Amino acid sequence: MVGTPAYFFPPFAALRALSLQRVPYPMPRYNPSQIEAKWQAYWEENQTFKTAEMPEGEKLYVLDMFPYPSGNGLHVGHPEGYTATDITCRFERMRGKSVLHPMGYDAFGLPAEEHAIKTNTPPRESTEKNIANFTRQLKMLGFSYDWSRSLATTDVGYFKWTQWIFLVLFDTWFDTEKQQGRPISELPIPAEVTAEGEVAEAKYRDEHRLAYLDDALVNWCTDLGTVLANEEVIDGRSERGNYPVQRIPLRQWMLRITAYADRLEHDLDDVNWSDGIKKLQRDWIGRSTGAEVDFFTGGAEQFEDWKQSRATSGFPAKPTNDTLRVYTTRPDTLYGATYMVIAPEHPAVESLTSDEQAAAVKAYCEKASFKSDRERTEDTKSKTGVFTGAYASNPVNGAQVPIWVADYVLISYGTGAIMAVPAHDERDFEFAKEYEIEIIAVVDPGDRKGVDREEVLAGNRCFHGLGLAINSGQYDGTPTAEFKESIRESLARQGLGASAVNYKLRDWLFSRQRFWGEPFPILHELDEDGNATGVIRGVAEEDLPVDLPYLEDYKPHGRPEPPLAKADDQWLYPVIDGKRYRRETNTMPQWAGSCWYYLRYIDPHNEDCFVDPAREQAWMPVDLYIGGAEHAVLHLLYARFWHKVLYDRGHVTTKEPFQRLVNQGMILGEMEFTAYQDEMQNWVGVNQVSRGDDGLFRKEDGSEVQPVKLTEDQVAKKGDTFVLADHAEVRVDGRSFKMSKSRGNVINPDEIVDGYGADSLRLYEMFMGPLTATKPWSMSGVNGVKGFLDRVWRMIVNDRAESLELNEAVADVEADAEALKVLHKTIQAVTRDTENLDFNTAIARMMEFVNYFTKQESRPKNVLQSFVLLLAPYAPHIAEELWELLGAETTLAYEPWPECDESLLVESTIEIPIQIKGKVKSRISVAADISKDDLEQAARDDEKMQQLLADSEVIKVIVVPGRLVNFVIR
RNA sequence: GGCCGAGUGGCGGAAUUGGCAGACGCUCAGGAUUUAAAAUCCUGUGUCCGAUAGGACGUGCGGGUUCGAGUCCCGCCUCGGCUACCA
Repeated sequence: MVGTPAYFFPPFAALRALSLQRVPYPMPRYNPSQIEAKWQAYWEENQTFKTAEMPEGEKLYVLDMFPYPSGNGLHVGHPEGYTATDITCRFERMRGKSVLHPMGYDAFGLPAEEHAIKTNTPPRESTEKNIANFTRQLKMLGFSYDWSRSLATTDVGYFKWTQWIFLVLFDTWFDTEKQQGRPISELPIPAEVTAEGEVAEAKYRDEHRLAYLDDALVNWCTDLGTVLANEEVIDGRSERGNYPVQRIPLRQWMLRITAYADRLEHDLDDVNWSDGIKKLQRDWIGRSTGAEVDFFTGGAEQFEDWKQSRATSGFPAKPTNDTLRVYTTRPDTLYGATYMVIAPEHPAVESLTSDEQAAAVKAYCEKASFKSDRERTEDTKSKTGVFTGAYASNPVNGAQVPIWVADYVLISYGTGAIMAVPAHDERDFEFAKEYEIEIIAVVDPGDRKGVDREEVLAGNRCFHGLGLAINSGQYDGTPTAEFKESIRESLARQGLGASAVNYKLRDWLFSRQRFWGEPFPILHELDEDGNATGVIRGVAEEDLPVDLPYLEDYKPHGRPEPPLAKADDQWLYPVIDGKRYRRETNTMPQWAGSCWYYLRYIDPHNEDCFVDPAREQAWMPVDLYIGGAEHAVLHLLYARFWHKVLYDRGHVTTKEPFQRLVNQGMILGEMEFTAYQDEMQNWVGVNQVSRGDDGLFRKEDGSEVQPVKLTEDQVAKKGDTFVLADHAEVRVDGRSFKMSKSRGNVINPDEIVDGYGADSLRLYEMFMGPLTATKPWSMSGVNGVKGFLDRVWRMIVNDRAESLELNEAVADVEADAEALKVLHKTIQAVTRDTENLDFNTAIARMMEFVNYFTKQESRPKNVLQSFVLLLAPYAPHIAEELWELLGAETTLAYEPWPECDESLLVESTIEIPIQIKGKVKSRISVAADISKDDLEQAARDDEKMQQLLADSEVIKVIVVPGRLVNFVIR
């Protein structure tokens, strides 16, 4: 494959074209398919990118977000981030760093399971097929991964350690005082629990583990007979079949991520991520401070007694039966609470509801159970609710406030109950308006812009800002902030309330009723009758992994129980020390495997340990992590959480896993122009058309119109809009859309590589624009960079020769000063831009280099060699080929990166613009190191300036040496 | 509704700290080469006025700061992404 003959066998089509020419022999033109295959084989044979176990010298860990190996293969979005990291890695290897750059697959997940159900084949089969295809595609792009470290989350040898980490979570409790996860054996157990015996102690421990069982709501679809993942539920109906989905409580594994909420938020300060992503994470964690307050529900006449008893007993840790506990961030508005709301799932619903209201409340709650949290919030316009018939006493003044059930209050946040202050909360205001509940203003906004004070005070408008207290008894006139403090103290003193912190972040629902995921390494103890005793234990480390059982049938069985429950008895009922157990049959969510894969890459084949401690210490943290913004919140938060637990338990040495994070932008489809036509084929402008809920396009009068795709030459630009070229009054919609199968604008990397080569694809994706920007695809842009590589080739290769040989202009000569200046300017710019991930401008600089040297009759060989090294990270295949042609015998992957000699860049004379009132009027050439005064004088002496300044009075002169001269005239 | 990001030629985009707007590429036009085409090479390509020289305008819109604003400040508009009653 290697050697000259390759160039005599261009592809068949090219050969046929050539035969039509009178040229008697094929010429050595740039042929990506041949040189790319050649160098990929070379790298593989020579293990060019195999990374040493331990770094030698400075280390660099560069990580890509690993893909889910779908059946569709790679999308052009994947190579964007992967090329960026590859350039960085190749660049830094040449700068002498020890680079770790691995790749793997996030291979558990729904599509494989769906495929399995449909075809009744094991999901492992299709997964392995897809992985093979992804690997082929990634290799075809020439990425410098150390493939010997590749892994898939579905590898038994990998998920053994995912299970092991789960057991670490299971074995850990969170010490709030120390803000640290500690071994469960160190959990202090209260004396009263100990007194109840061992079972009570075990239960107490289980309640404090970071991995614990709890009843949580799942999406149960009766018609499909299965539990669905959130992403399979759309608008409260199943994605498949469009059946209703109900939320039912089911015993679920939860991970106590909320315990780490503060640290997850705080430690964001220490990482180099964009402010946008940090903010997304902070908002997701959603820390808020306020107070929990108890409202007495035992009747107005008992209220004073209750208050008395609270004054002595203090605020109980758990609310008693005769109280309703709420969480509020605005305890200062307590006097304005005119009703209360509890969530439909609140445990007190039944006990609070009066007989008259029972039927209405029951019906309401049932209806609510069919809606997801998301769906409940969808029809934001009107709020619904139903009165329970009960009242509570406002702790500050004993006022009787009605208690309602409404689904705008969520059971999963705070206490699942609120005090409603319609005057100062938009949602409560809306609800109060709907049900004609009293609105009492208790915050005086004062006179401020955009607030109608009178309306607020009259209860006709809601105001949620800060102000001075009114209608609040002794507190009248107190500023909001101060009021908050003092009432919190007062409530605490009286045992009526306590300061509280809440998070939007919920504990992580970690189990799925699915087959294609990691089994939990958990056993449930059974009694003699085969019933669960409630005692659970982890599988012993030496018994890991718990592999997935073989299942004959993957179809749902109609009970809300996971598919693994259909496994045979041998798998399902292990016996240990004579005791019979039932295995946990839930599986872990897809997120699990991606929570720690970056650690396994460091030591992927270790069978004794999830990662060797010395290697972990040497390689961590990840220095650069690049991936899509769709993982900005969940994946990164989950992975950080696991990492912190591992840190607390001494298994890793860094607090944060990912030091620097960069999100690549989305690649959109090619620009599309659309206009519309009515049934008479008359053109209708885009500004007259709207898209209905049914997806059809209509004119304002309701008549339907058809979208018509236009070609570029049918369209003209008029002002800042597009119009039809021959009907300038018809406006055309010109935009790029997300790539999607249904739109038919998906670009397949295989086809680009076939037509232009991997180097062109890599280069184009980097040349499109800034890495982080959203940018539209353009086929002619791909062709453009291919043209650049063609010019690079011809700059060095004589493509008119009979065989592969250097261009006659390439000579073993000393470069002149100008050639050196061009080279070193290029080195400087490409180095700086590559460091900053400004790949698009680095490529532009290389194009300038080629434009210059293509015109030169004499091209010094050593200058071209340096250039080829600069090109190598971007277009490694052509670079290797040219490097070889220029005389090298081995890969350039570890050649030292060219150094910029700044002394060669010094200009002796520079051109300085001369402005009058900020507008450039002339230019002069001066010595680069000219003094300020001399520069001004030179500007005044300029012939053109003399004319222009002749009749005017110069009132000021701005002179910036090396930059410009600006005359301010009257 | 909230948050984040972005608006620069026909298109993608460039422009260290406020200092020559439009680098580089695409597209298009003209030319060279060719029997012809493709490929290649050369020239031009923001808008308007002008035969040319040259001039005026110009970074979404309206204001402001400055000798000087694509860049900074205030107020809007449009587009994209994320998010969705968190008390």
